[in-house]
Amino acid sequence: MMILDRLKRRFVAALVSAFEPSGRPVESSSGPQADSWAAEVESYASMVRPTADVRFGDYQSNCAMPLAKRLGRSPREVAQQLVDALQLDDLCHPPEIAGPGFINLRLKDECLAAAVAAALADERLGIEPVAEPLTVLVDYSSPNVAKPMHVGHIRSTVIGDALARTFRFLGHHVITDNHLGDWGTQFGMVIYGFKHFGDEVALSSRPVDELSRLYRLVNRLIGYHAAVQDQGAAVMAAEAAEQAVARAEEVVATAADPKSVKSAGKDLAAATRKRLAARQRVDELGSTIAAADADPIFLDQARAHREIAAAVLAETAKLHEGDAENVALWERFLPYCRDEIDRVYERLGVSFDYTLGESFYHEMLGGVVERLRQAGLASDSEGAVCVFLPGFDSPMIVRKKDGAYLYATTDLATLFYRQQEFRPDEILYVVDSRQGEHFQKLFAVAERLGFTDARLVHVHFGTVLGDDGRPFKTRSGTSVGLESLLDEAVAKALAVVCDPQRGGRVEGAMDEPEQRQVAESVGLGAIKYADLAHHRTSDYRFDLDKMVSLDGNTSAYIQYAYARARGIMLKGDIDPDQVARDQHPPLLTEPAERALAIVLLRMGESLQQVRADYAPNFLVDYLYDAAKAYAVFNDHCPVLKAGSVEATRSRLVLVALTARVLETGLSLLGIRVVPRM
RNA sequence: GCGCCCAUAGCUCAGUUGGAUAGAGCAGCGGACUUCUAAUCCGCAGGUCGUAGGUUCGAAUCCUACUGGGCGUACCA
Repeated sequence: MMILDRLKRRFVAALVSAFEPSGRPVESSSGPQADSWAAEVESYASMVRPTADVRFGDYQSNCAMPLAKRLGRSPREVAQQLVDALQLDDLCHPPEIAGPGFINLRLKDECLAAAVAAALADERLGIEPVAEPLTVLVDYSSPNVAKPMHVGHIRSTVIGDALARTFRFLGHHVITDNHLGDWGTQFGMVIYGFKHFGDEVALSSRPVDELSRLYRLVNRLIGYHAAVQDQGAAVMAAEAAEQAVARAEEVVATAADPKSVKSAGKDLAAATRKRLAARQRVDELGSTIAAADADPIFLDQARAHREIAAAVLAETAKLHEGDAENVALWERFLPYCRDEIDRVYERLGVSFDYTLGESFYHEMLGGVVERLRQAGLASDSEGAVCVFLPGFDSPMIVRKKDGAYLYATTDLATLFYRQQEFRPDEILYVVDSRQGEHFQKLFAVAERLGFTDARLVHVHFGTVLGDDGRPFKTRSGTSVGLESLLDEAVAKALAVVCDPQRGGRVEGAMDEPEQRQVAESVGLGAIKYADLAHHRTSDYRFDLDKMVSLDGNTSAYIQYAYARARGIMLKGDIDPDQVARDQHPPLLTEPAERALAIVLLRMGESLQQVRADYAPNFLVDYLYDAAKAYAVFNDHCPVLKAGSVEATRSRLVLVALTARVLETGLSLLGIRVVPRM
């Protein structure tokens, strides 16, 4: 069992024996009061945590202060009583009480050494599976398949994959489902595009490129017409903003008392910001139109397809109604799209138990609307079928006035299906924060329909930003293709691998296939690691150079630590499995040895944090700590040249466990290791 | 207007149900390669945790107001 859990268990025992009122009648011990005391004990016991500072020992308990308040006694007195009741002799040195009532614990070296040996011998590194496994359905990645994958798909794919792997490792029954956008408006776009601009030959020879060309062309045409239509209003808005600034300036100039000066200044700042936004909008539309004007072929196409936006929606509606031609086209296009994304997933090492896209639920959508009507939730409004919910300004629209369904409808159908098919205890939607309101509505409707068995969680994440702090886009304003990004990262990693400056470091030259393999693992690892290293809810700046720079907190640092550990075992012709089987407790005489040992025993703690917050960055932080501890150990403690057989044997245990911990941890993040780099 | 998220070192970010002197990386400065891999290590410097109140023995963390930013807000997903 993990050390922290063992400590907590001892605290439970001590709390019960030291503080439970003894005179209480037996029959009340199963009543609500006893339950609440039991819950309190759990809560107090859980206040054991790693110390912030090594001077305070290895772990500390902070429960004496709140407990003292609860009992109306002095914290240090309560702490003393708790310490007297604690049975920790086998694990720790005598606890010390410090400050207002902190209880500091220092683990005995023998205990650490035994735990290290046991962890190394254990398939699961001493991390027990959860006592009560849950069925957890993870919905992630979910790209729209008619267009190329772009940088925006990284987060859902990488975070979802890491969560699924981690929860599975913890012993939960995990079901992964890629809810593809394979039935939406983007297919209407491609269908319209193919009917009017399609190239049969290109579709046969390079289907993915052709579909992508059609998507981009139709998208551009729609954007152009929208720009033309919006330009007048945008210019007027910009003029209005201009006047507002002028008025605000006047108010500032004539403001008399300090209070109105301040408020006028605020108004002016706000007006100036609005003016900037309005000008940018005009510029944007202007450059869209200017680009079209400079492109006579495009302009002809645009003139010939003035109603393209409506026509695309009509094609989509026809597809949904079962129009033979459109369905045939969809059936023809879809496999190409699937091949395309499968190639990316294979490269990323991501796989799914199910890939049930939106099209899978199409037949059920009418039933969903009917069910909502019968439940009295849905009503007609402005030609659409809507669910109005208290607390929301806008309704959840489940059927458009043209008869087409929306993703709200599909998401409800998906929820019904999953409930019936998988009986999950938890469903995680690893989706962009911007869809927060959609999920709030979805969950509210689910609750009103009586779907309360599964815990529904929107595992939201922030936006990937460029170095200008705005959503990551190319200079021309389109989103950055995912594959070119991966290629770029791998190329940068390859440059380092092949760097002649460090050619002599690795024993035995790498041949080209090995170099490429290392670069692939390091390059892809860099992108995944950088994403997972940030807390999922924050936006982060995508900086490829930093990710692949290989300095500091990067995947390469962890991978390198692993490779060094492997290198030692390789050099010494050591079989790691044999080291594990020996179950030899290491000597922990050097500070670097002890520090490494204790961090190696803490991976389970980080996994529990990942689980509690659905946040893989806790595991990333942990692995970085572990790799740092190993780097220090590596510098201070020679292994093969330790000077004695005993010392070498002892340190090999730490080296072998380091390699296992880093490899396992990285694998839970979906990052591969290489034996040398 | 309403709703959600955010504000921590020059930059990018962590900070575990409120805990001891707020951490890391990068950038900067100074050291360590006849080495089990220097893709490394050691040291120095850098902070009124947006502002003002409140709750508490204790607040970056919880509450309120304010300031500044991002996103969403009726038929895209």
